[in-house]
Amino acid sequence: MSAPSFRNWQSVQEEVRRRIHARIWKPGDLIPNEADLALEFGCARTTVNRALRALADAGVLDRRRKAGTRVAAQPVAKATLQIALIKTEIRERGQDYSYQRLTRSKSIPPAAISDVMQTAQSRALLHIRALHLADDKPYAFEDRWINTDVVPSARAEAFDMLSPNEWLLTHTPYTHGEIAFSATEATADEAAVLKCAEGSALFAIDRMTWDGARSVTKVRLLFRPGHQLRTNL
Amino acid sequence: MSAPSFRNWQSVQEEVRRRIHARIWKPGDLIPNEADLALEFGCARTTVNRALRALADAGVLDRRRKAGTRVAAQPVAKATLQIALIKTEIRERGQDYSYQRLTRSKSIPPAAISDVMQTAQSRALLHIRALHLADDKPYAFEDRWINTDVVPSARAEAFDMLSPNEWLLTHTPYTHGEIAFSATEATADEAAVLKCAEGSALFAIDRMTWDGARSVTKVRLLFRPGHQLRTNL
DNA sequence: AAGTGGTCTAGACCACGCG
DNA sequence: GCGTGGTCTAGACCACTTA
Repeated sequence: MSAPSFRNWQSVQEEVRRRIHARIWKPGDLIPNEADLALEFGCARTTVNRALRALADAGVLDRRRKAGTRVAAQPVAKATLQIALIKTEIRERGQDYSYQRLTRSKSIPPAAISDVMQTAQSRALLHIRALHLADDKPYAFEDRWINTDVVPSARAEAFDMLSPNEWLLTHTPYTHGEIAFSATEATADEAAVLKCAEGSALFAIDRMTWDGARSVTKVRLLFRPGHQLRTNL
Repeated sequence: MSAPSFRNWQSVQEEVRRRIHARIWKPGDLIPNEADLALEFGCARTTVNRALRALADAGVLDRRRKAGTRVAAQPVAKATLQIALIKTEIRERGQDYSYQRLTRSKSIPPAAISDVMQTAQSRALLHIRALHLADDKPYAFEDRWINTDVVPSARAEAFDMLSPNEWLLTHTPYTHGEIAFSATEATADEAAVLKCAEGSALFAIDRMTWDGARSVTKVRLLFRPGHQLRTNL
């Protein structure tokens, strides 16, 4: 039972996971280097590297040149959330999706918006408020600002049939963005739109995307009470 | 300007990103295969593969054998959340961290807990309620159940100095887990502990981990009003 | 200074899944 | 069937970091 021989990187990864789980290699421990493991496992170093790199990406290992590879002392739980289109999200739950545009206007945003989007305070942005429904019941309220200097083609869009959520995804490239999750109490307006009690705890997603140094869009999504965002570890 | 020659996978990745951003390759388009790109870029196919694989992982490309590689029609936003220790989280904000155990008992959980943890209804679990503080102000309330059949050594822990959050991370291996984010209204108890108004909107994280088929622990973390979980896209 | 991971290469074989 | 991505190999050089 000396050399079981591991022929692919997944099996090497499994073996390393097994040893960590079995406490053969404990949190904080230095494990053998790639060359030694390759020898032991009977495969090329490249294969070991692939396996260890994947484990490092997953937060299970800490790797540093010269210092070697250690079992992570504090395995950071990395939850990867798939932020899909709301339409897709609802349909995957087996529910009917529908959409209502509430308002559309070109207007000067409040300072809180122009500040974070870093647009001139006097600059008008496209403001859309819309509702996403599941089985004809309010599911999420979308409140969005679009920088038409960056996305001029949005000026021609009514967004009465297609949500900005969806239109922007296929029409607007962005380089980076931020996303934040929080809980907020429903204002009277929001409660009316979502048909819930004023002051209800709502799950909120705030997202802002950039194209280089220019902000493309900022959106706040408010979900009906009880909404959960789930994922696996 | 015909053959700039790309010498590493990052530069290949950048070039592909550039072409997508510049709409040379549009959403849904089929892009050349690896061999052709390797030829064009003047590097080995392995290098192109590495770059394209990374982009597929990031959700920018869709790859299928024989079908080839396409620019993702709906670039799924993948937000990777780093769920660190609360202690670490607070200290990284430059605040003082402190901890208070509120209660510790071995007790029969409500059906809602034994159901999701798949433990026998009559089985007592270790129940800990604790508070995490930032600069001596309530930051998060931890309500945790531990399956002592799976983690017998937890029986000897008082959890009066070290939070279960931290202790479990280094003492208990798990194979997989689930995590859910939601918003909830503070009950009278929760409001008292967090020193906020009853009915406040609280950000909640529910996490459950498993070791194979057996549940290890289930925890609910309730954060003080205004808490945000942020990440980049 | 030296050891470790990071990466590139050229070539090869394989497995999946369209047509 | 066969084209495409997925992966392995052996060897090489490099870059970072720590001792």
